[in-house]
Amino acid sequence: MQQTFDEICSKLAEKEYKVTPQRKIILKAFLDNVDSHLSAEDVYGIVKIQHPEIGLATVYRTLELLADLSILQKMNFGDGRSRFEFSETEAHHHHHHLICVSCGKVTEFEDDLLESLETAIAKKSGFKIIDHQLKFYGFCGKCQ
Amino acid sequence: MQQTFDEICSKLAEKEYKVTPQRKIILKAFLDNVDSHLSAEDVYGIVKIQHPEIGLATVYRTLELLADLSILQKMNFGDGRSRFEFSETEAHHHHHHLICVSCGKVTEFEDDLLESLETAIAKKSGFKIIDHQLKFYGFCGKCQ
DNA sequence: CTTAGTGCAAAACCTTTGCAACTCT
DNA sequence: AGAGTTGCAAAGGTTTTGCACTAAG
Repeated sequence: MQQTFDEICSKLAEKEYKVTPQRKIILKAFLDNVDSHLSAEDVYGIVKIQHPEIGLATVYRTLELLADLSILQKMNFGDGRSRFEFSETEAHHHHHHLICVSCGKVTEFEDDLLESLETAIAKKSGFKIIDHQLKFYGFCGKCQ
Repeated sequence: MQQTFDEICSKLAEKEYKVTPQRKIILKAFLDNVDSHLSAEDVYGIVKIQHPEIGLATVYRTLELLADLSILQKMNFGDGRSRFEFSETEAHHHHHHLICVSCGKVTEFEDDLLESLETAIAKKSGFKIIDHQLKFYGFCGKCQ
């Protein structure tokens, strides 16, 4: 994943954003937890262990920046805070979320299978669709 | 829509919830705005005009109650507050949301077309799916 | 150097809660 | 009458902001 890290740093530099240690640290926290859906507080908790001087506001500002750049995607799973994951729009590597209404666990489903629906909707609605987000609610294996 | 109003009132009464004037007023506000996606504050603004004595907390509590009873569905469109619309789970009358990333407008797309995908995912994942929610992000006609 | 970025604390929001008063059933 | 409901105000939790200081380019 080192490759991706450098790529993202370059992306920041290209757009005249400064590549600060704090931004690197926060980005690294995400790369170390690719399959989690971290909230700002989660990230803060992770980075504080090794870098206790980082402020929560910096975490919020960095996450917002990375989301603006479409590097991260802000999500909402109904627990009252925003959660972030790597945006996979460009990579066309979409996945869906399965949210257990009993225990709250969020798992991912790795197929997309929505391309034809997307073009159909785009044609009918006049929207130029650039992304989608599909959540399923139900009971996970444990909770059934 | 009068019919639906009475139906919902009966549903409340059946479950031993009291059919108070406040609950009726809030429900009516929703029936008068079926195609909006009202936030608690939106509802509060609407009902306060004719019933200034209603408290915001009552609005929140009523919306939560109606969502618990699956009469309303709590949604999130990324603007920092919850929004509600009539739940159409039981009627199998699903629709998707098209969210314009430029102007924020939310429109609805009335076909579901997701049944086969849902059963496929249920089979593969072991989840017992009871509902889904699909959002498309893009540019609306005006903003393109 | 210069301007963007940081840390801290305070403020701003949205939402929930405690409690006394009230009112459906 | 009695349990559930309300309104108000206060508290809670998340996110944003102001500001002096710091550091990346």
